[in-house]
Amino acid sequence: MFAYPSGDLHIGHWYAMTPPDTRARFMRMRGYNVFFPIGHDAFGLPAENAAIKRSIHPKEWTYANIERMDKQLRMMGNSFDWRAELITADPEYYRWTQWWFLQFLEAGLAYQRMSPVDFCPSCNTTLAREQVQGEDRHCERCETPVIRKDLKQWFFRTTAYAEELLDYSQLDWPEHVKTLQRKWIGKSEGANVVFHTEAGDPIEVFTTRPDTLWGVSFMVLSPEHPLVAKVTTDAQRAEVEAYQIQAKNQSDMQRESTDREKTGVFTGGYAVNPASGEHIPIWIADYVLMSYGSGAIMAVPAHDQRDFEFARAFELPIKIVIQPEGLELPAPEEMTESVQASGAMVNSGPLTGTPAEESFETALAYVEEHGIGERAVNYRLHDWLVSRQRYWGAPIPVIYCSSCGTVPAPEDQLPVLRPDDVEWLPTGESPLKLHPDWRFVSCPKCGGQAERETDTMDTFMCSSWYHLRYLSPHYNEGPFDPDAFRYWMPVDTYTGGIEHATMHLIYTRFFHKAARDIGVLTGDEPMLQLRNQGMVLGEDGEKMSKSRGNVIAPDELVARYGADTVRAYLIFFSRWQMGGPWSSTGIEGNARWLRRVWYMFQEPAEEGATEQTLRALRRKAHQTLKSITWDFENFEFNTIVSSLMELLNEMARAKNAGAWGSDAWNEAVRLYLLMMAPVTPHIAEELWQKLGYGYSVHQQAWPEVDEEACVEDKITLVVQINGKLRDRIMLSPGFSDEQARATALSSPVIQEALEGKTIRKVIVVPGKLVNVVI
RNA sequence: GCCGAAGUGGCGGAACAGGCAGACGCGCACGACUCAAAAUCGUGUACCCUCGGGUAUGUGGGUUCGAUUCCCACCUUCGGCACCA
Repeated sequence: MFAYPSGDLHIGHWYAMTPPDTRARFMRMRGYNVFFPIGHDAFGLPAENAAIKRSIHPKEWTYANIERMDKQLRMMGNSFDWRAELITADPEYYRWTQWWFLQFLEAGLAYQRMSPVDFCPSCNTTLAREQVQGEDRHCERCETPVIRKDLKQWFFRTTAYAEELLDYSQLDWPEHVKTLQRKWIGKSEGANVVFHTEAGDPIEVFTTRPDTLWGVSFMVLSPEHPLVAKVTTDAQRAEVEAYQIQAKNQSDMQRESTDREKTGVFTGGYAVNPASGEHIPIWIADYVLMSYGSGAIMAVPAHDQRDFEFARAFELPIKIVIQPEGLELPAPEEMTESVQASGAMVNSGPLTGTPAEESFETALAYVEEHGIGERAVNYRLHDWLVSRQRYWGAPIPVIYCSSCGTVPAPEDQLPVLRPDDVEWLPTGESPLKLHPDWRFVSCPKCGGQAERETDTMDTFMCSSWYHLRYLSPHYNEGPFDPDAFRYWMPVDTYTGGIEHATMHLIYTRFFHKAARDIGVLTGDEPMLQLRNQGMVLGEDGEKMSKSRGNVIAPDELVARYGADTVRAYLIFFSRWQMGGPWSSTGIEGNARWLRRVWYMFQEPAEEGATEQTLRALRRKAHQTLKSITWDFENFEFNTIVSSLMELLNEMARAKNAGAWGSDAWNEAVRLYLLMMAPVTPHIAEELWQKLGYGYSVHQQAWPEVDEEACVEDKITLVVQINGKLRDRIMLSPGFSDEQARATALSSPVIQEALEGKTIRKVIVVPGKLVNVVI
C-alpha cells in the first residue's frame, strides 16, 4: 500500500486498503506469511501547489501530512507492517532512486533530447497537464494562454521494451488492464517507405497499408517536421509559419480528435511517389503528430478516413486502389467516406490484380525489392520523459562540465541532496537553479568548474520501485537486500485503482525489466496478480470533491461507529471492483449487524432444539464457510458480509428454536468469529476472548469446510415448459436424470399444461432442472 | 475524439461454467414491546392482472430448449489519454 500524503486520509484510501487487508488477514489464517507494507509517495506537484498557496515549505507540508495520515491509517485496523514504512522524499530513499537513474544512464537507457513543455508566460513556470485548462489551454492560476517551450530533457528508453511489455503470459491481470496497455503500447506492423522531395530530400513515412502505395495523392508533414522550412515555397511561407505557431499550442489530444474540421496548409513543395513516380503536393496538418512514427504520412484518401476528410476539405485528388469483392464503388468525386474493406489491388501498376489476402505481403516485398523502404514495426508508446522543472522531487544526479560534458554524479556521493533553503515559488527557472551553492560544483572527473542538473525526477520514478525498497527500507548496501528479494519477490498480489493501468503499471514493468537486464535483479515481472478497486462516490452518486460538498470523512465515521463498522460497510456496499455511491443510512445496517452479533452470541436462551434444527444450523454454517472462502480468494468482498448476515439470520432462527448451548451452536459461533476476524478484527477478538477462546482469534487457522454437513436434505427440481417456470418439486438428493424426467412429467401441474400438446423434446440439467419443449 | 468499464425493484447490490431474476442490506408499511418515543424484535414490500396467469435485468436485433449471463448495433453514465498520483 502506498499513499500520497495529500492531507487527510480520504474514504478512498480506506477503500483501496481495507478490503485488501481483509484478504491479507485471510491469507495469514490460511498459513501464508503475508507482507502487507505501507508507505508514502511523498514527492510531487501537490506539495508545491499547497506550498505556494499557503506559504509553507513543501517539506514541512508533506511531513506534517504524513504524521497526521499515519495516525489516521492506524485507525483503520489494518495489519500493516509499520516496521517497513518508507517515505520517498527521505534522502535514505531517494538516494536509491538516483542510483537507479545512474544505472539506467550507464546502461544506455537514459538519454537527453529537446522536448516541449507547457509553459505559462505570466507565472513564468512549467505547467503540468492538469494545470492547463480549457479548449484554449490556459493556466489554471492566472488564465494566461499556455505556450509550448522546447527544453533539453532526460528520457528513458521505454520503447526498447515495447515488444516485451506486450507479453502478459506470466501475469494474472484483469483482461481490460491488459487491453488498455496493449492499446497504449499501440503496436502496428507495416513499412517505412522513403519518398523524396523534388529537391531530393528523403521523407520517411510509416504506413500500415503498403498495399495502398499507388493511391497516395499527397503527403502530410507534422507542422514541427524538420523539412517543413525547406520544402515551403516563398509564396506559402507566411501561411505555413502562421499555421505552425497555431498548431504548436494545441495539445496532442486536441490535434488527434477525429470530429474536428481538418485544417492544414499547402507548403508549395512536391514529393515523388517512389512507386508510381507521380508528383504529389506536400501539406502540413496538425493531425499528423511528430511524436508518432516519423512525423510524416503518405495520404491515401480513398482508404483512410482522416486522409479522406482532409482531401475533401482541400479538394485534393482521391484515387481508388483497393476493390473489395462484390462491392460497387462510387466514383471518387461521389464518395462520402473512405473504403476500409479489404480487397484486390487495382490501379497499382505492376501489382494490379493482387488479391486481398496477399496484398500486404506482396506490396511489402515490392517495396523492399525496389529499395524504397523496408518492413517496420511502429509503437504508439513514447520514451518516458523523466525531467521535471520542479523543486519537490529527487534531483537528477548528473553534472555538466564544460570540458568533460555530461558526468554522472559518483555513486559514493549519493544522495545528491535536495537543498531545503531555496526559492520554491515559481520564477521561470527550476528552483534549484537559483541556489548558487548547490548548483555550482567541481567536476568529479577533471575537478574543473561544473554545474548540476537542476531538474528533478518524475515521481513515477519513485513509485516504480518502492515495492523493492519495502523489503529492506534501511538497507545501506544497495536499493534492496538481495536475500529479502529472493524470499519475497515478485509481488504476489498488487491492488490499486484502474487509473494506474497505463502509466504506473507500464513504468514499473519497464523498470523491472530494465533492472533485470542491467543485472540488478531477476525475474521478468514485478507483480504477478493484479486486481483493481473501484471508486467510492458521494451520496449524490458524483465523484467526491470539496467543491461539491459531498466528501465523506472517515474520521467522523470511526468516531461514530468504530472502525469495524466502517470496514464492514466498505466491503459490503458494492462490488469492490466496481465501487459506487456512499450511503449514510446504509452504514446503519452494518452497525446493526455487529450489534446483533454482539448480543446474540452472548445472551443465553432456552435450550432443547430438534435434531433437524441443529442439522440445518450446521449446514448453513459450513455452506457459509465454503462460499466465504471462495469469495476471499476471488476478491468478492461484498458477498462475504452478506453471507455472514444470512448465517446470522439462520442462527437467530436456530436460537429461537432452542439451539443455544448445543454443539452445533457453539461450532457455528466459533466459525462465525473466525470468518469475521479478517473483516471486523476488533469485535471478533473481543468476542473470541469473552467466549473463552483465549488469545488470539487472529492466530487461528482458517477452518476446514465439512462437505458432508453442507449437503442439502432436499433439492428443488425446477420444471419448465419452453423455458418458463411451471413447477417446483422437492426431491431427495442423488436422483438420476431419468427419475427427474419422470417426476417432472408426472407432476399434476405439468400434466395439465401438457394436455393435448405434443412433447418435442425434454432437456434435463442433472440434479437441477427439467425443461419440456412443446 | 480515441481507449476502457458499467447500466438489474424506491435505493446499494446478488445470481461463482447459459438453467428458479431480485440473495443480503437500506428505505418504506404494518404489528409487538413502551405512558410515549428511540432502540430492539416480528411480518410484508418489482410491475400489471380477469387471481389463472402475464410483463420485467438501458434500447433494438440475433444465437439457444432456455439469455442478467454469449454475439451485433445503438443510447446513457463513469474512468484514462503520457508533467496529478
